[in-house]
Amino acid sequence: MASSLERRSGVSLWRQIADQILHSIAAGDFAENAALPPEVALAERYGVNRHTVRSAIAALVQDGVLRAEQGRGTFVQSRKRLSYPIGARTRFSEGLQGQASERRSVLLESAVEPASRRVAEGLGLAKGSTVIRLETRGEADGQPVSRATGWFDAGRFAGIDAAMAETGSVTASLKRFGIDDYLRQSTVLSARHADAADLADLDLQPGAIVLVTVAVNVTPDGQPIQFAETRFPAERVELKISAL
Amino acid sequence: MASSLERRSGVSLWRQIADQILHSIAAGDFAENAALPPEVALAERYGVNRHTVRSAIAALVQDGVLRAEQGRGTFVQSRKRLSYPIGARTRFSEGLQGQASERRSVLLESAVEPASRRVAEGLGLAKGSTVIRLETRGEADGQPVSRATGWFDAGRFAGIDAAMAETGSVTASLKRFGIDDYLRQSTVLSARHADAADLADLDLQPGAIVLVTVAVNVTPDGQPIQFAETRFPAERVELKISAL
DNA sequence: TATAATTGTCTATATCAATAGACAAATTTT
DNA sequence: AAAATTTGTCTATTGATATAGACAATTATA
Repeated sequence: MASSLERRSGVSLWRQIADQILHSIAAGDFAENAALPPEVALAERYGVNRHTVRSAIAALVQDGVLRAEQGRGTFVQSRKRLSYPIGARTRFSEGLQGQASERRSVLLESAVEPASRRVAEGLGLAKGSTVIRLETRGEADGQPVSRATGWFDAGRFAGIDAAMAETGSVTASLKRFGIDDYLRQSTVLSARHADAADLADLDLQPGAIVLVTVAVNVTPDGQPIQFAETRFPAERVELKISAL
Repeated sequence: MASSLERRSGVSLWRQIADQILHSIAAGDFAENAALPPEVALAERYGVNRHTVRSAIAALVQDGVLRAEQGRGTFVQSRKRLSYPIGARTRFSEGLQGQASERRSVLLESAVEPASRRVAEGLGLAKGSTVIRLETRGEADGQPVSRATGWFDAGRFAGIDAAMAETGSVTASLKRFGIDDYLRQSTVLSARHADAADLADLDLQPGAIVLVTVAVNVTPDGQPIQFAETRFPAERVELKISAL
C-alpha cells in the first residue's frame, strides 16, 4: 500500500499525508480510538521528515479526526462517514435515519430571479422565466453534511421560500402545493475542490473535496418540479446509489 | 462570483486558482476556444500577483486545458467531460457510445490471492477464500477514463484473467462462464485526491481528484459475481445515475 | 525505579511559493 | 506606423514548507 507523495505539485506534503491518513481511516484501516503508527514510523513510511508528519497530524487534530496524547500516541477520534442514499425517492431527512440522531435542513437564503439556461432546461421552462432559488444546508448532529441550491418555477410554487423557512423541509413545503409524491428523474455526479463559499458553509478546511450532484425531481407523471445542485463534503459523506 | 482563496492551507494559491478556473470552464462560463480574461485582470480578481496567476495557467496549459498565445491571450483548449452512466446494467463499452469513437479496456495486471475482509464480504465468501484480482484501465479515444480493480471468486471463475486478456471485456469474459446477464446490486460513491498509482495509470497531474465507486455485480437471481472498485478522473468524467 | 517509547518544543538551514518591478516579444487596434 | 494590449522572461525579496538534529515532557513497560 503506502502510496507515495508528489513534490512541488502545489499541494504541500503535510496536506497530502493528512489526506491519505483520512482516506486510510475512512477505508477502515483503523478502528475508532485505535492508535496510529508512531510519528517516526509514519515519517519513514512516507519518506519525509518527522516534522512533516506532525504538520499533517496537527491538521487532523484541528479537524477533530485525530487526538494526540503525549507519551501515549495518536488516536482516531471519530471515523463516521455518513452514507447518503441516492435513489428515486431521495429525501434528505429520511435517508440518514439511524446514522444521526438529529437531522435538519436550514434555509440560508432565497431569491426570485430569471432562470439561467441550465436551470430553464432542467425545469422545462423558457429561458428567462422567473424561478425561486433556495439555498439550504443539511446538518446531521449539528455538523454540515450537504449544501444545496434548488430552483422552482416561480409561477407554480410562489411562496415556497416562506414554506421552506417555516417547515425546514422540501417535502413538507411541496405538500402545500399539492405535491404528495415526487421522483428523482436524473442525477449527474461530479467532484471538485470546495470553493470558498462551500468551505465556509460546510465548515471545511481549504483543499477539501466536495461531491456534486445535479438532479431533477419530477412528479410521478414526469412533470419537472425542482432542479437542484447539491454539494457534499467527501470527507464526511459518501453516496450510496440505491434502486430507483 | 469570484470565490476568494485560502492562504497557508497546504494548497498553494496557484493550484487553488487553477482549480477554480477549471471549475469555471466546466460550469460553462467559457466556451471552447473562448479567451480567458487577461492575466492582469485575473490577478486583480483573485487578489494575487500576476506571476501567481501565471503559475495556475501554466499548470492548466500543461494539462491541455488551456492554450496561451503571446500577444493574443489565453484560450480554452478543450472542455469535454465524458458522462459515464451508472445503472443496473452498467457496462463500460456500451456506456460511452456516441461520446467517444474508440473505447477499450486494457488489462494491466492480474493476480490470484486470498480475499481481504472487504472483498470477502462483498462477494459473500469466507475471509481468506482465493480470489482473482484484475487491474484494468478504461480508455476512450486513447485517453484514460477509468481505473478499476475487480475481484472474482477464483473457484467459480478460474481462468477469467486469461479470458479478460484475450477479449478485453468483462462482459465477454463472463459469457464464457455461462453468465449472460448480470446486474449491479449496489454502488457506493466517494471522492478523494488521486494517489500516486492512479496519477500514473490515469495520466493525471498531482492534486487531481478521482471519483471512486465501489460496486457489487450479481446474477439476475442475486448471486454475487464481481466486487469492484473503480476510480474515474473527475476532470474528465462525470457519472450519470440512470434508472436501475 | 529505571528504561524505553512516544509526543512536544526549540534552533537552524535549504527549498518552494508568492510578491514586486522592469522590460522584451508578439499581436491587435488606432 | 505608432500605440495599446497581452503573454514571456528576468532579477530580487519575503514568507511558507520541508529537512535536520537535539532535548524536554509524559506515559507505559521491564
